[in-house]
Amino acid sequence: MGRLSLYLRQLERMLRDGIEKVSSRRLGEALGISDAQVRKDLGYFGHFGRAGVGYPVEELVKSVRRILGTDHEWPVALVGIGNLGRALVGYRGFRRQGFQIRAIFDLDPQKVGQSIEGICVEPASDLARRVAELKITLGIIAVPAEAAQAIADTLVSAGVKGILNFAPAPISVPDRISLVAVDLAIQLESLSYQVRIGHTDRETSE
Amino acid sequence: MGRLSLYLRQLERMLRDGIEKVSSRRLGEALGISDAQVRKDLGYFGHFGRAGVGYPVEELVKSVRRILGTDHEWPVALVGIGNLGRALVGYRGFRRQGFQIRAIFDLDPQKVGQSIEGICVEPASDLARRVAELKITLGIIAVPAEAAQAIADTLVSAGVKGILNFAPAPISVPDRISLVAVDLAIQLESLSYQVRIGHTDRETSE
DNA sequence: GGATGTGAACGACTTCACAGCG
DNA sequence: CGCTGTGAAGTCGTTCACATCC
Repeated sequence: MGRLSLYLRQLERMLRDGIEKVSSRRLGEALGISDAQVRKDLGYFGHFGRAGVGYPVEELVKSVRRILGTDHEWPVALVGIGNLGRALVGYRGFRRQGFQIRAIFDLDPQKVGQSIEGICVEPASDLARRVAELKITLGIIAVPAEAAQAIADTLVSAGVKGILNFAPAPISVPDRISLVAVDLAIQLESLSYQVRIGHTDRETSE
Repeated sequence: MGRLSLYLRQLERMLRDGIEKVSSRRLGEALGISDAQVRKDLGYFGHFGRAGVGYPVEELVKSVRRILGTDHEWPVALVGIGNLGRALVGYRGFRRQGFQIRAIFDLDPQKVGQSIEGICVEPASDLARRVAELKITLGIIAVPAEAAQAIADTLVSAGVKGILNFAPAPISVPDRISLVAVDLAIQLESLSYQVRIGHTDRETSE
């Protein structure tokens, strides 16, 4: 559930601000979500709150991290070091949530050997071997649309468990592999649609 | 509806491949969507198909573009020219769908004056004036979390109709303004959650 | 009183199934 | 016969409302 990540983000903010307990109402308000929704979402995973008091922020952060799987490190491989790839490597949010980019690959021999944030770019031909070697579990695809499916196949055969696809093309993977696709152009289209319709339902991609 | 953009993407691909007509079944198959769903989605906006034949690809592309609002140009302003901002400027998908980045702004005086893909970076202090001048209707926020709300407020007061927010912080805007938020870290969290659960529902962020 | 957790009511979205057209 | 368009049925997610607990 995408909302859990939003809760976690907000709870971490509250923790930094020294807030010790929070009600479903206040947590929801900060995110534009109803209090009932917040309680249902959290209630699904266990009993974290105390009636009349609310939820203990620090404890809840730990619980939500455990639910989301960000209570431990995830070794990640990035494939494709164009502009978007670079942005992803530099993105602090990944590291903060335990996602460590351990290897970078590119199809272009010109880019191989470059060092990005201290990580050496390796040739895509080594992808399968290296992913297995480094026990990498998640792969991020940031290559052009044409290459996306081939890279996905390689990542799967190398043993990753999940793929985050930024290429603007649908890729298919076996059922046992998790897949999240983010198409940036679609986000803008969705925005232009909303503007045209005037009908503003708030969306978060979670 | 996010799926419309997916249909458009696939239909454009078919058009390039010279396919002239398509059934709801085949369009859906390419995207992992049921045929009934495709018919419902398209049927909501009009009668585009012919029973026994299918949908005319070229005509349908035009219709969907009109529905999504990508049948005309959208002047866009980008605020924040870090790694992500650069990736967005270089992203071909935007231009292809009619989104033209007409101005780039940054808070950092060091970055002002640089030229990115032929566009000169302007100071954020000029944002309000320039957005109105250039009749810009959409704004993309790619600044750090702390600055996001202030930039959003400025964009709104300058008259944009929609905002695409890449900053990892929830921002609030008046009801009449459309808002789409994309938090990259949340996508990875959603992936790690799926991997942990083993439960793979396919997600597309439109 | 203030807040949680949760069944029950509600609504939105999806799939089913089929009449009807080409 | 193939395929669309669409009511009807079904499913999933959200909101309501309240018993319960601090």
